[in-house]
Amino acid sequence: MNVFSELHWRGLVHQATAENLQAVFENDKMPMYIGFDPTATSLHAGSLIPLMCLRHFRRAGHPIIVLIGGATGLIGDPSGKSEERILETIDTVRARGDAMRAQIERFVTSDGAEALATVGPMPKFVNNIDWLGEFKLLEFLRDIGKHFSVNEMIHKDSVRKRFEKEGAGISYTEFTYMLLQATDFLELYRRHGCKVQCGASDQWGNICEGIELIRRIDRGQAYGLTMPLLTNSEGKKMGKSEKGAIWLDPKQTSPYAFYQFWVNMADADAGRFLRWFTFLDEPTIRELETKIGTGERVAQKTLAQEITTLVHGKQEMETAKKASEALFSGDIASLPVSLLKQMADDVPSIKLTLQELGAATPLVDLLVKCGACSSKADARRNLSQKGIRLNGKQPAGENPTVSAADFLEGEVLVVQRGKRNSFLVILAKV
RNA sequence: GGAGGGGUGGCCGAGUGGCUAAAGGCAGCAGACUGUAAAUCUGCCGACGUCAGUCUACGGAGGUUCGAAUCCUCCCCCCUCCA
Repeated sequence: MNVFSELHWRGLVHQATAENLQAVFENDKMPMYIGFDPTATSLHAGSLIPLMCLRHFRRAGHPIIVLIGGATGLIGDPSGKSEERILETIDTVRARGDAMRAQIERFVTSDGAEALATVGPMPKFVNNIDWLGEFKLLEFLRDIGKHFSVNEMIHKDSVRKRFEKEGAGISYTEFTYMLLQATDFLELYRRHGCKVQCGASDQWGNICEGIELIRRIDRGQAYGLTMPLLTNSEGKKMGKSEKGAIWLDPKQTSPYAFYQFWVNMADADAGRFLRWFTFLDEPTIRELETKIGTGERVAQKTLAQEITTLVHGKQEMETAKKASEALFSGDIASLPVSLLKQMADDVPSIKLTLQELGAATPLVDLLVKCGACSSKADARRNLSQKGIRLNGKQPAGENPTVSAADFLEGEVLVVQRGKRNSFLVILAKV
């Protein structure tokens, strides 16, 4: 099976520039590229779609090129953005670019759930600041700009939306973005024989411009493919800009939180995400889908395990899995304290000394301190609504207090707000 | 340049002198039911506070009034129509 059919059955193909891409890929393991603009220090859940795409191409034997948008990140892509963006400094963009590169490199070269090391050539990393940064304005206008019709450009979705939205508009800077991305494609075509560009669905316009440019200047044939946006079954964007973005950086979203995100996936989304974010084959996924709704959450748990392994590695996944099983076991008091202590890196936690705890710390204070509640008033609210549990049990009394005796083996207290928010308080032995 | 409409809590959106910390919806948080799901139901939902109360809030700055999101003045921003 070639990469197109693979992506296709997984539902990862949104649009393609040619009907016969399948046949094209069958005969030519042409290099492909995906660009990432450094808009943040970390990628997020939505970025997993292009990342998976890279791996699929690699598995299929295509050389893959990852482009870091060190230059384009300085300009800002209007695609999918309803408003003009604020320019970032060069230093910021460079730092983000470096961080992203490291993250992507890890993702596309690590073994994850399936061995990759032996498959396909190692990915190439390029940064478009290397060529876009060299361009002289007049040269750019004469060599590149001349091939673009403003008449056509203003009809592109990304631009038109800005025109149509009242109070928005678009600057000359962002208007130029698509030319830059098209130049990237041309450059990679020339340097590396790169003939395919993939991207999220909002990249369709930019990708097409690149293909056009290659055709016009070099009389070459290139292809493009876009992937769906990460949305849930209600059509809402997921993983970013929503509350609690899911980052791939373990410092921003712990492997435990990451794992939990997938375990909590709605039934309606589970099957689709198994196709998107795992390398499991079709029969296996179909089998898992039959179990959706039976109560065991097998599909979601498999999804969580696969994708966490891919992003954070096997070991982190195992820890997250164990922590999940422990915290949702319902019988926290009987868990080994050593296990709970191990979870401190993954689950939000604080350390207290005996002095700091005192003989009887008001629970409300502790709830604020460990991060479970945002203020004392919030803590009382949660308490009165029976939302708080200590080591699995609801605290009793009007104004509960906490002392060393409440800690498991005098060391660990598991504080939970609702079913899904757990916090650890660890009592330091002195 | 002329005429009109508008800027309200995370978002949408009522409210035109006290009963308004401000209807309603969405989002969010918790509880029940379940499967750590969805749907549904219940409670909470400006901040801080042992629920008393205090503070901050209806574009900005002043003013009228015992009292203003609501009235007046000036300013800023947005929209529509005309030129």
